[in-house]
Amino acid sequence: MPNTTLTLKSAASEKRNRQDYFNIAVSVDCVILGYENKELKVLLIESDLEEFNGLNSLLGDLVGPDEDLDTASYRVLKDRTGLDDVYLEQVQSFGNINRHPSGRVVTTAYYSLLDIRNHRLQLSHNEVSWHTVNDIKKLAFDHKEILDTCLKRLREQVMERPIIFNLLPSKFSLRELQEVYEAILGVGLDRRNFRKKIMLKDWMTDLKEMETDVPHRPGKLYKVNAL
Amino acid sequence: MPNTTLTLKSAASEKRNRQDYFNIAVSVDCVILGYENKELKVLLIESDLEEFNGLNSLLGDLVGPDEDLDTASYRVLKDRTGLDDVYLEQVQSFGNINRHPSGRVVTTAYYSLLDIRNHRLQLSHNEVSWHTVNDIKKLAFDHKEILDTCLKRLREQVMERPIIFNLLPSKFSLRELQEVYEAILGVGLDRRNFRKKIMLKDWMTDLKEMETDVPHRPGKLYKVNAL
DNA sequence: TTAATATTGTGTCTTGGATACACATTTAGT
DNA sequence: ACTAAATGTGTATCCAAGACACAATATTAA
Repeated sequence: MPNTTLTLKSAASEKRNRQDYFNIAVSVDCVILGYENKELKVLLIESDLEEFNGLNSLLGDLVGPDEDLDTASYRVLKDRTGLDDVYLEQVQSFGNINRHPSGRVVTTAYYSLLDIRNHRLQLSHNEVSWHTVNDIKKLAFDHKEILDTCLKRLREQVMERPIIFNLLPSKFSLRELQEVYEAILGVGLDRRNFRKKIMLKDWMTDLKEMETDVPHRPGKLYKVNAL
Repeated sequence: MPNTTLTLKSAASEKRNRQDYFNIAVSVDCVILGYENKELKVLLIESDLEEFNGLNSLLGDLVGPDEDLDTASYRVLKDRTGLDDVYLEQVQSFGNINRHPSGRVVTTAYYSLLDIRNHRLQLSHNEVSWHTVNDIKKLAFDHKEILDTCLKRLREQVMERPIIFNLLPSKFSLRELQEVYEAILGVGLDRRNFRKKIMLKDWMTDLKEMETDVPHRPGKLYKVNAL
């Protein structure tokens, strides 16, 4: 890093020296979401801090000096899931003074959407596991607040932009798609109205294939357009 | 700060020592917006870095070790405008490696809305001044990108939540309100439809007073509900 | 005082999206 | 062949959005 002084001026900066300002660590935390068994799930790891004995936390890491924030969260995702082509979006930063018991850490939260079924294997070698979002009462640090904030953002965006398809396999039926929406939004949806509305958005293409291995009349399969 | 080691585990963190991680500074930048003369304006200061000779930048400062992010942006606002009861909202963080020429600085952007007419005086003692948002082509650092991101967020939120009233005096006419919407959204609005839509939201109360000093038929004055 | 100017305040029609709602069809399983 | 389970489809109603015109009110200037 260059030796140039930082030249922002304020009452606060005049009173403090350079070391004070570089005494804050920067991290990213990823709310990695998947869908399985009609439930929205999030990838968590058991916290290894005594302060949070037994509690789970989101997956995150400190940001290295040569990493962008986005690069750091992609790295976390890659390390934890083996995936590098996953949807990832910055949500908000959390910087309360006492949010980390080991020191001052400002974190930037991302949410990520992936298809659990494609990636179950890569997780088996560590302590990371999927948890049903609705069952989560408490997490380490301020991670419950981060989770809730990310879920709120996801709910706001899920009808606006074609992001939900990241949670599904490349071929899916309208029933599966509707179930994912219902899991995220926490409401039941009318099937006919749902189909009308979703078709209007021009997000999907009819694959002219049918479901197999369902114990009932099979539905048509679709794929997302130009994800 | 306690001496406890940070215990996040990853390929990256194992290779680096503690000092590396605390070699990133954290700042906030405020997009302070006002409305005057049918134009949206933003408060800027001339950059004092040689690299950005002549360019303006947003108002920001490094975050102190004992400050929350929100606290730091309130401080910036208070220092620059003298105000401490201003609407302020976090938008997004920007952390590209080379965004600050003097070192690694991750910044969190906020936007703020205030009534220019109430607060013009406090600015006169420093190099800070108002600039028409639409005229801004280039700013120091990545501040143009930050400005654009904040404006986008503002446009998304302005019909959803009653925040626009922060830009107006406590008594205002529907014409003034519509003009602010038009300035923010960059479009003309039909007067009758606008009134119907805004009245439906139940954000305002009729003060039973009339405009004065207008060279035409005066309109009714309103105030915002429970801001 | 009168006329010109500028802006307020108001209602209807049309269109499109959101919602409520029911039945015949198709496949697998027995 | 019968049952179970889910697919695929259309209409009527409600509500919000958008297009659109005219009379009333205050100021200003002649």
